[in-house]
Amino acid sequence: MTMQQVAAEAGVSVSTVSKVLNGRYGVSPATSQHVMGVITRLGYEASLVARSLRNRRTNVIGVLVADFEPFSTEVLKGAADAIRDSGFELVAYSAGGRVDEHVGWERRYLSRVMGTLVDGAVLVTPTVTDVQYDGPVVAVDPHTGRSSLPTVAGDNLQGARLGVDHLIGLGHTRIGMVTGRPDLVSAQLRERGFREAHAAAGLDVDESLLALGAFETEQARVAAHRLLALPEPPTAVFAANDLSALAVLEVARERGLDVPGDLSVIGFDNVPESALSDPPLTTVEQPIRRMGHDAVALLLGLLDGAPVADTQLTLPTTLVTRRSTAAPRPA
Amino acid sequence: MTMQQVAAEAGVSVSTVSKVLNGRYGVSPATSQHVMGVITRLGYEASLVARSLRNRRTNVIGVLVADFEPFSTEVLKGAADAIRDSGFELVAYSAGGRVDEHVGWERRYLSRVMGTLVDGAVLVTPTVTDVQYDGPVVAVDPHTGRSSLPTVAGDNLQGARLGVDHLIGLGHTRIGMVTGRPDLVSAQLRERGFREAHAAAGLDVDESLLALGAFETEQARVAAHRLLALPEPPTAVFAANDLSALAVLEVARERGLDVPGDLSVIGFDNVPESALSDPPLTTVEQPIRRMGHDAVALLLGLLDGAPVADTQLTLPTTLVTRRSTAAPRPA
DNA sequence: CTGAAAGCGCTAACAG
DNA sequence: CTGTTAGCGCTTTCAG
Repeated sequence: MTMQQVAAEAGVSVSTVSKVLNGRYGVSPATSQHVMGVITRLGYEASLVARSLRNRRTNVIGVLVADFEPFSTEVLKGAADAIRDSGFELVAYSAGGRVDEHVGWERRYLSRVMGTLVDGAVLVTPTVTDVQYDGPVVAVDPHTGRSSLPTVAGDNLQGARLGVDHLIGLGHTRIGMVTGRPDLVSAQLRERGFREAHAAAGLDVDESLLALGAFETEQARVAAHRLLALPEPPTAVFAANDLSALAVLEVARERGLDVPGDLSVIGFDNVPESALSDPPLTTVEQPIRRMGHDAVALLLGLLDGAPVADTQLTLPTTLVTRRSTAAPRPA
Repeated sequence: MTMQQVAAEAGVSVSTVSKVLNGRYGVSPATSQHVMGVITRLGYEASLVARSLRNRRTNVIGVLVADFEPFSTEVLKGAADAIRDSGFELVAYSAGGRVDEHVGWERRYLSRVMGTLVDGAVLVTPTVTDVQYDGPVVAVDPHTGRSSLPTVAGDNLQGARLGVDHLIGLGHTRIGMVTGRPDLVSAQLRERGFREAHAAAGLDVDESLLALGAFETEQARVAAHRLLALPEPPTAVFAANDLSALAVLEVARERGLDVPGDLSVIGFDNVPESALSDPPLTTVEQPIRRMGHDAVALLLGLLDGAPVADTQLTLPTTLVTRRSTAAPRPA
């Protein structure tokens, strides 16, 4: 169904149809009425693509994600909250998880959709630092290195302190960590928080107790196995995100360990899924939805001509105590 | 960044760049090499929109949703599971919740994106029955009335029976229901299950105990208030989905009611959020993720030339007992 | 092997 | 008030 066909059906030219569709002046009420009728009858709707190619503004905001998983979909919910009644539409774009092909998927996505399909974009956990796109772009949980982009993130350092302090407060002294994606500031700060918490408590960090989980289930499982197979395994594990923590829980169960009896596990993010596990996961909450909301709000501001100031929003984190942590079994 | 600019930079024509980009024959290795270099150096990526307009296939699957909320994002996660390693990309499109403007957003979306932006689409809880689009389209949790589309849905009738039987088994006889969106088969079947469970137990349904929640938080809150303000209020409420159940929980708390002491509440869906409430929600689980997965798998088959048979997938539901239901307080 | 030119569906000048 | 026309960025014949 093209505008051509509508025009033919209505017995007018395409430009007339276009004018009617966009409420432009210069069409007689009669013609307008008639064309409108044909449009409705045929259920015609202008192709987003053709329109995008021609117009500068599309009134569509893009959310670019590596994959649809608990974190990115929470961001999406927040983005939806912010977009409602703004007159904008939302497109979420994912390469289907095939991101390892090249790092820098976000730059590729960006050039594919910016300027045509979308007016602006929010990048969720981008992998590269040099995404200095000229258009309006906001990053959520950004890559390490100073990107020139406005960013929104949780307070990862304080959050990690919260989590590890909780473990230490419970009496744990031998604490493992499944670390996150090394290229993200969030992961780095969480590890730093882990170390600072130890230092503050006068504890040494045993480097063999750190294992790379990379924010990925499989990788985290491998890391957990390594940690738990140690001659002197940790009595508690701080996972850099909930996905990893859930993987640790799984591995612990496979190895016949009781959580929290034999092993305490704490995550980071508080994605909704974290409450579904058995036992429910103690975790550090990060206001993900709000991060998505604020990112879009920021973007909408940018689109509205706000200066691309060096905005770096940091949202507070809190401890959510559920049942995967407890005092260590006395020796 | 356009192909023009790349061509200029490389000192060749746009058609040559296009050929190189798409690996077409008829370019000398030297030229190809050189152009490739320029492309990489400039970080050029072809505009999705321009390419879509010209090509028949885009290798992109669309998921069309009314809004990004817990249900649709679960479907999205499942869709992502199915798309991985298929070579397709995923675009989720939402009008930003402004769906009440017109019913039939899905038909409008469809004509906007089908044939250009996406090769096929998954419709999540469409509002109209006559979405007989000729292209490859699959509906998840479809509208009432026999649509000619392949559909994927949970076993709503059995699920509702499960939920209400649980309440009755606990000893409740005065059970309210916050009903769903009347135009969806899912909502109708859940109500039918509610009635059948009563009949099977020899209980009468008090019609004043049914209130329209429409799968919406606000509407569900109103419904809950009406139900709980009744002279003889129900001792248990079956909500047509978790969103509504969560609203009931909220209202109960506002009215000073203890759940499950004064009121048992059961939901439907088991979205991850349902475990986060206080108390955690007892609910009927529907394999939403799998529904998204299967819908995309179906679509991929269609795209691959499978016949558009009258496929109606129905996935089983199960009861998830958490802490929002208990026996009624003895009178 | 390379480039010029047409056209995908639409909008915006510009003529009539 | 209406229609003709020139592109938006790209792919694809078709000549050179």
